[in-house]
Amino acid sequence: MATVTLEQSLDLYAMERSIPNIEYDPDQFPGLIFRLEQPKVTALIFKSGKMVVTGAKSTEELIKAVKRIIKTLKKYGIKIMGKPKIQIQNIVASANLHVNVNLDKAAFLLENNMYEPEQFPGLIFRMDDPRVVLLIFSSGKMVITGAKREDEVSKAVKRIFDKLAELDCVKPIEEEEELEL
Amino acid sequence: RWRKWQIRARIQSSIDRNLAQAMNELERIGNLLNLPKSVKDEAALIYRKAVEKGLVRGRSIESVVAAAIYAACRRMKLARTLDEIAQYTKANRKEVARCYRLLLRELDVSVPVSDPKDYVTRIANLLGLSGAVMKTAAEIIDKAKGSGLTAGKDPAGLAAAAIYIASLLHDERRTQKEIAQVAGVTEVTVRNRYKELTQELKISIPTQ
DNA sequence: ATATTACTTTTAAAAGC
DNA sequence: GCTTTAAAAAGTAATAT
Repeated sequence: MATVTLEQSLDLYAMERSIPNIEYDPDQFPGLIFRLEQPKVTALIFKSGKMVVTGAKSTEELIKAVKRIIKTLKKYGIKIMGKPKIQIQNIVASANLHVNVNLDKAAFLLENNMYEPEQFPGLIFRMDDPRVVLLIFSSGKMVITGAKREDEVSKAVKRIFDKLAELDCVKPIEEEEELEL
Repeated sequence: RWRKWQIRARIQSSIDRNLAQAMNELERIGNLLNLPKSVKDEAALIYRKAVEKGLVRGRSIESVVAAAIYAACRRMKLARTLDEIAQYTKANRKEVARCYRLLLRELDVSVPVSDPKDYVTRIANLLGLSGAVMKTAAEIIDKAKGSGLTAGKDPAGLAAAAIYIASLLHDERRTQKEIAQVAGVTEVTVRNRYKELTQELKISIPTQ
């Protein structure tokens, strides 16, 4: 997820009238919703000229999407000056440790965690360095969120794997199906 | 310093007023849930800590009381779902859950991961099942834990399925519907857990 | 009775209520 | 705090067939 800053104000009403497939209901939300099909992302565009772009799978995809969004705006007669400033605010990733995790044991031994199976099946671990939040599942699969750089994600995965192994919370998976690509 | 004393006294009185109201709520909800005095006392202790840390500001006393009750039940190993507690408040489960997470993060109250066996006891009692059924269900839960079948699963659903299996083995059959209802889960969940437990633990149910 | 679809959790930002 | 957007994980719930 990233924010994009265009150093200018935008007339959302004019955009709503001229651009097709746009959602804009200021009573419901101050941003205009723009969905791009290729790359598939969604942008929330505000009258300040700032936008929020979600759904991009990589930095390259994000940059391409922002260029296309601006190209589309221009195509419909919206004047855009200067180049957009793109800032990645949050990276959400998933990973697979390929081991089973003993969540009961991990919940007891890890420090900043919350494991409430009646509420959610994953153990929520707040890591200090890098500062990310991990949702760890017994299957060994996980979600990493809160990172601003890609290297924080890989560092977090390595750290949690080492920590879980060190605490003896991992067990090899018996039934290995595994892909044959 | 008069000023300092005055401010302190004012804060204390506001805490006192908040506590007085909270204790009434705690008594009301606690009685509706038939909670033993020990659990209500524990909840009161947790709530007092919360007020003293100023965690109730901007939140309804009722939902924080409900969250404290839930935390107390967990600590005392009394099986109660968040929904059962939230139903007696104007707040919904989501709001009470939010307060509960706040208590866990901000207070030094450690809450153990809930044990499906605590739900086994409660479900068996509510359905009037024998101690033998209860014992077998608890054994099934232990085996399930050993086989890693419980991680991430709702303890109430696991307990419901274990009770269902045990009731069949002891010829004290209860329907999945009856069990699901008192456990606070759906029949589909009982059925899914039942299938997994019987298959993975190789439990054969005498066909009748 | 099973198959979809939808919601639970986490994260971040935008402008305004 | 709320509103809106997206995405993944695995479990459960609600609704459809």
